[in-house]
Amino acid sequence: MKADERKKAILDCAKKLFSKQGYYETHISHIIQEAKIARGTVYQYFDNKDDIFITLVEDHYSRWRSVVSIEQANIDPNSISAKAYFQHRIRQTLFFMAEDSDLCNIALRVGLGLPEKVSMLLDRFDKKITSLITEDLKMGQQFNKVRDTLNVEVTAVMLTGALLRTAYHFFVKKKKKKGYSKKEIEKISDEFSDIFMAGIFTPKKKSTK
Amino acid sequence: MKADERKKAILDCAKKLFSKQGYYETHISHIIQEAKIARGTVYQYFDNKDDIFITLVEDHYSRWRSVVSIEQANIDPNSISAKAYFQHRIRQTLFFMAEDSDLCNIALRVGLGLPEKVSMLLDRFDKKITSLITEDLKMGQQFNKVRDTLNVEVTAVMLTGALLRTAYHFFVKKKKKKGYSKKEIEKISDEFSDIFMAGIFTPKKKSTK
Amino acid sequence: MKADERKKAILDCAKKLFSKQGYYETHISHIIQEAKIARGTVYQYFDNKDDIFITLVEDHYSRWRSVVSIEQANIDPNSISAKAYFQHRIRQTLFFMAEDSDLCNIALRVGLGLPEKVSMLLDRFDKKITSLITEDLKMGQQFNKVRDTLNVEVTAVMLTGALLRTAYHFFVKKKKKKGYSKKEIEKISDEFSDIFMAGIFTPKKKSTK
Amino acid sequence: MKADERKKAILDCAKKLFSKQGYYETHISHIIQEAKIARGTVYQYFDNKDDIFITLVEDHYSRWRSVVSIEQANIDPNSISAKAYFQHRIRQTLFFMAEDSDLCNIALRVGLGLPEKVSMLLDRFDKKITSLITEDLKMGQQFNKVRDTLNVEVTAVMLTGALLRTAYHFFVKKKKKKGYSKKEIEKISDEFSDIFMAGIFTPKKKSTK
DNA sequence: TATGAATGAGTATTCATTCAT
DNA sequence: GATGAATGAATACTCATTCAT
Repeated sequence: MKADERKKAILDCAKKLFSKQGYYETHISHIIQEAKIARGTVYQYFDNKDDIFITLVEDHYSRWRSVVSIEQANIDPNSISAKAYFQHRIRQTLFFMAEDSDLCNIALRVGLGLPEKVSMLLDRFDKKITSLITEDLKMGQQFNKVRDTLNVEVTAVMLTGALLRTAYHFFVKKKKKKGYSKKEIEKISDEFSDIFMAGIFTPKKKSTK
Repeated sequence: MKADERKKAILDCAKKLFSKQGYYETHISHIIQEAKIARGTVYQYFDNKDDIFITLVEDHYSRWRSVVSIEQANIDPNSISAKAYFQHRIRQTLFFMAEDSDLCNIALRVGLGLPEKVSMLLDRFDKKITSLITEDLKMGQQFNKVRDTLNVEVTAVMLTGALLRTAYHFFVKKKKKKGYSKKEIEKISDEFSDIFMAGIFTPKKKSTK
Repeated sequence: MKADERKKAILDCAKKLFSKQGYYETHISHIIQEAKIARGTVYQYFDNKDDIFITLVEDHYSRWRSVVSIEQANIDPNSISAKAYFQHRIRQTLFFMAEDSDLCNIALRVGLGLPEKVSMLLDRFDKKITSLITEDLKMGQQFNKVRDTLNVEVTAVMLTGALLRTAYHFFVKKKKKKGYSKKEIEKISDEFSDIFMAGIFTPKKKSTK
Repeated sequence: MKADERKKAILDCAKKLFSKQGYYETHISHIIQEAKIARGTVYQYFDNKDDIFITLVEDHYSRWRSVVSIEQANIDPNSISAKAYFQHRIRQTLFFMAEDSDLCNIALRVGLGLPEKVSMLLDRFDKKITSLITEDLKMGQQFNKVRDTLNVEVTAVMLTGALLRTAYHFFVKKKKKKGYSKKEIEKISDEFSDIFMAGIFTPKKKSTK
């Protein structure tokens, strides 16, 4: 199927470019250069630039859906422990994303085509958060306040992601006209802290007290 | 100071627009319309569009730095428990972000000016992750496998953020030429799971008191 | 003859489309869709788009020539009255045009593929002229200044056509560098009026018989 | 008013070009070259190419409306003979069109931007009609069947215009599904002939017989 | 200093034509 | 002959930036 191959070739090149340069900084001329085809050929397979991008993401989305589906994995949710189930989900998702880092990058919308200068500036912010957390964790380990077995790198990255998204969720998406009160923010903060501090699962009975 | 006021007015309008429409979909004409000034005036205070954006983010960054700085808070790291210290950090960060949701949005780069259609499509992906996690957590609570006291909303949001960023960190930023092996991904997954499952801190020695 | 049939099929489809949408808004893709043939096939029978259009018009022209030719009609110009001769010409021409309205439309170049919006705007102009004339003629009939037997519709249409073409002939085709003087235009106007007046208006009573 | 002057300059250049080359063959680049302005300047004054064209025609239309309006000429329709009234209308219209031959050309849609080759071909058709009529008229004059005082040129042009538009009116605009019957076309033809004959031909010398 | 008209490089998209199969 | 995928020149329109007033 020559036609399908062509379409796939265009998608592959576009994916790579969208991931590297973002939506806006990726021009049709880049795609045709990368795919070594003529300008008009792109429009034989796609309606426009959006169509390429959308096809890419829709495809990614539908593949992801089938991957995370527990049924697909032939797992009986009753015969599996909560922790094992949680682990399964996390693994499946990470396996999926590891497989196609370009689409992962696109789906994460991290610096989607900002001008280089601007993009780097924004990165600094994230990096700084992560590095502050890293320092804190290491210090915590030195003083035996953070468990030695903890993988500092993973934790710092996770905390950064969790923190930023929590902020985004409440302060951007669920933004209140009058803003959040000190109380409310403290409540969110404490719940955030609790989860990391105590973990998610019901503590084994043993001796709670 | 008339000049400073002008500059601030431009920044304020730009911030609002950049947050709402993103970098690319925010045009100089939008900014001058919002700020009720002439086209040329913008260039009296800023070199170009990038300069406005950068000023905005740099300012945000430096304010954030001073906020999270432990020194500023007059806290002695020795006289404070690890948990309290962690809580303090989280609170400070969330307080800071709650204060300026526009800049929070910009700094998070969530949908930075993608065309509406495209932006919505990408949102679907995140929402689906969060909603799947939410369902799982609720089910876990029903079966008494997830602790009742857990705030499901916050947890789902945090997990989504943590998961996406972990994927991004390893599979995009620290991307390996040959990709990650099954073993490596499992290791990352397990560390991720561990943190949420067990929490971050050294378990109290059975009988704390 | 398979080949001739194909060629005719292409011409027929093209004619219909050129008439409906005009030259520019009729694309090769429309023609092949209508004719249910492949893109390349068109170029087996015609050099290019122009060639199709030209073939169409040339054919129309040569058919028209034979129709209006008095010889063809076996009419002896000496044995026929001037009026009958005139009538014959008019009839022949109208019969010919009635037979192929698509080509009639193309040959008249009325809105040859202008964008819909633009085309409608231009139509308004013609329509207004015709409707003004119609009103005048009806009023004239009420006041018994225009003969009752006059077909107002035909007259209005004819006058519009005659007027516009006269203007075009003198002011566009035979345009003078310095323009036409008031005198000259009045002369043209009067000759125009003369021709119609004697035919349109109620003959002075005097001796009708 | 500098801005108005610019707008007018663009309109003037566009008018000239639209008239000469038609809508489709007139490109923005031609207009800016003619007006000696930058590409973007056009879009400061007009939304797009259509807008220029439409502005031109609308303006023409409204000016024409005021010119043909009898009220504007301070003419009392009651105190004027039907013939004088008719003459006035014709004169006003021709004066108006003589004044702006470019707009006249555009409004008449004669070859609106067809490729040169195609345009000339279509012209041949019109010209042939006019020349056939001219010949007939001259022959008629020789045989004393057409009055000597008749201006052959004006008459031929008028007849061509009247004929083409009559054909267009009935066979294109008022096209019937089943086509016009022989009878119907003869009726239209006869009405057409009637109008012209009474005005064109030498009146019978009272007693013909 | 403020203005806003003018600028023109840059971009997506179209569509007649070609040519290998 | 027939096909239809590939081509790429051509075109309208955008928008950050400049500069004369």
